[in-house]
Amino acid sequence: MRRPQPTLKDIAAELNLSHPTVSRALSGHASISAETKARVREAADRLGYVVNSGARMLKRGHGNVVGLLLPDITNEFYAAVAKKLSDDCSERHQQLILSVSGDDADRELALVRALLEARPTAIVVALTRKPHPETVSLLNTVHCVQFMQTHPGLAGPRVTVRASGGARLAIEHLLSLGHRQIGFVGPTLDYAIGQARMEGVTAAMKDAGLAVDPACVRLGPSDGEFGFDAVLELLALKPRPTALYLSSAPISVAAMRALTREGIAIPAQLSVVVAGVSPWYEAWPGGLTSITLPVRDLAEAASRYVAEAGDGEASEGETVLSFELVARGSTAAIAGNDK
Amino acid sequence: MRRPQPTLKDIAAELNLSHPTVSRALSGHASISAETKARVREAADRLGYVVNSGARMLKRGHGNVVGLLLPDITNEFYAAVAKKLSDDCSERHQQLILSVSGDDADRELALVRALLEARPTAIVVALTRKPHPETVSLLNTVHCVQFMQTHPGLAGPRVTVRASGGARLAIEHLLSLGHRQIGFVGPTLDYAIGQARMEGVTAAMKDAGLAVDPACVRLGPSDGEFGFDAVLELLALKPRPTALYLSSAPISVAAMRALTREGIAIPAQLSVVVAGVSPWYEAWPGGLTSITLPVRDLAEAASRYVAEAGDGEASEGETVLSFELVARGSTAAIAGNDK
DNA sequence: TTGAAAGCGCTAACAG
DNA sequence: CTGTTAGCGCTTTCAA
Repeated sequence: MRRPQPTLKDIAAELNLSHPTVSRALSGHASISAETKARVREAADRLGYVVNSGARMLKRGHGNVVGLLLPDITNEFYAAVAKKLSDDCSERHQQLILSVSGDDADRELALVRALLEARPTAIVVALTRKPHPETVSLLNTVHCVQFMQTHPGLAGPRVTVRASGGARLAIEHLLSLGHRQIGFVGPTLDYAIGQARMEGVTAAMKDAGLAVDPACVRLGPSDGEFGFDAVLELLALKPRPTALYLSSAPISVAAMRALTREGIAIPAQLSVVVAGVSPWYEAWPGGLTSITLPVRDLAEAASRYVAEAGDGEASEGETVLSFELVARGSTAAIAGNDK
Repeated sequence: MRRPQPTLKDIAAELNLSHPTVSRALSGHASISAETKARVREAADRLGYVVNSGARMLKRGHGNVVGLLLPDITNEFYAAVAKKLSDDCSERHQQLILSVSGDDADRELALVRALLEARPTAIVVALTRKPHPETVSLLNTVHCVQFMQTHPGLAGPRVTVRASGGARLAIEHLLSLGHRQIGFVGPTLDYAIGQARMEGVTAAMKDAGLAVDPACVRLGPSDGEFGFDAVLELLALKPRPTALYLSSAPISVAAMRALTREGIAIPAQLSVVVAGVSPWYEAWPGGLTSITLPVRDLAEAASRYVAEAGDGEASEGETVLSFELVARGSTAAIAGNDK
């Protein structure tokens, strides 16, 4: 136990064959007698033989591997993507290497470099805000599927969402319920997605003949701490917003925590639109109205591009999907103010 | 772009050096002039050189890779583990290969086999209920860290929880609040962890001089559909349970969805203890009392064993951690029945 | 149907 | 300080 794995030569020696013959037998080559194949298979199973992917890769020139680089595997959205990709990879007998950047550009560069060592057939990457130029040029040497975030200098297929669309849906929904003082907590403008979202908010307000009150807007890192504080700040505003649009998943959880702590009744005192795909949105008392990404479709699109890359087709497609609004119980017409 | 990656020889040719010299320069070998090192480094960066991990592995005899085999990356608990492991791996300049078994033994075998192709320094695996014997014998050929689930035939370090402990904590908590009719929804006895948990429930009841009412127990797969139906069944019972202990995360979400749909007031009509580590437990109105795993500690223990395996220390340790009860607002003394 | 030989990219041992 | 040589395990010619 724990001794070096057997090699083709070990099997060959066992059976008085040459190792190429063993190799061919195991890969089902036509010109090997059925009897030899059976003997080889038996010996391989008995000895616990498993091919050495490194050696195979050296011959083939590329690894049988897909890289996945995400900012946060703890985020349910990314977890769902990882699941789909992992499933599809194992169907194609490929390996999935998972790297988590934590939204740090330095780390991202190191991870991309490491990923490239495995000579992946493709890399699916959700870039950080401001990737290093070297990260981009390294990624340009492989089939790279850009996920959510895109970079102008990066070639290859892209899977994105109409980023402003979600914001527009949320704001229009709240406006239609009579809300005017709408708080918005979202990611910074450093992200392309943050910019687009802010634009969506502004545009939706403008279409209704309204301007965005800067005091009602809180932009920052897409994490819990920021979201919690931002919501408390918005609650302290006078007049207090009658509705909140929370535009990322971590911010949404943190915000609900803040609202619970402050004892705010939802939707009686405050309407709330959250973001993301958590099963908790449906479980929440009354349900939480949410702007959700079509996770399944996004993951499928990415996976499809990965498969194409494996086939050698250097696809350059772009898949753009749309957010959806799922109206649940956390949004209601503004109280005592029928419009 | 997208042409084959440069090799050591390419760099060597570029600089009129031999490729071993280039190799030594890049790995910071002592006996290489500072000037040569600089020239090599420059050329390597310029050409976008990245070592070929397959070739390196062939020399070293093992891959610089850690395998992680989980039943479900979508589960926040496992996601947290994956995150920790991914972080630690990248610090050690190792790769993390993620495989998701979906709790299917056939798939698990295929994935283990595939994982072994990369000659990992260690594999962290949360086994399925009934792994194939071949899976176990394959895993015995590498450093294997058993996570949560253990198998008697598998050597190597183990990281587990006192499985009955969580159940005991939950039941004792509910008993102390005066509840007697306690519903229990948990994983089947096929899992070692399911058995231990059932034992914990029984033992805690027995200590209080009570017997478990079989009608109040629902065991099944640890997924949403089952949890949802099980809770509805328990609610239909007469007399209806006054408290519920939900012993897995997916079951917990589904149960809360069912309770929300039925309009049950918590904790007024029903006390509830959920399981897992979701940030939503704190965000939930009033908070959800939960039995949580010490995720961080579990992940750290696993990661430590992985590091030891990398150092060649064939550790055989066992880390057993305990569940914790976090009392929040979803459990209360039984209504109109002060004891 | 099988064997012999070569080479993928890298590192380590040994010369110079 | 640097070059030469060899070999890791595998697949793929080519030859028998």
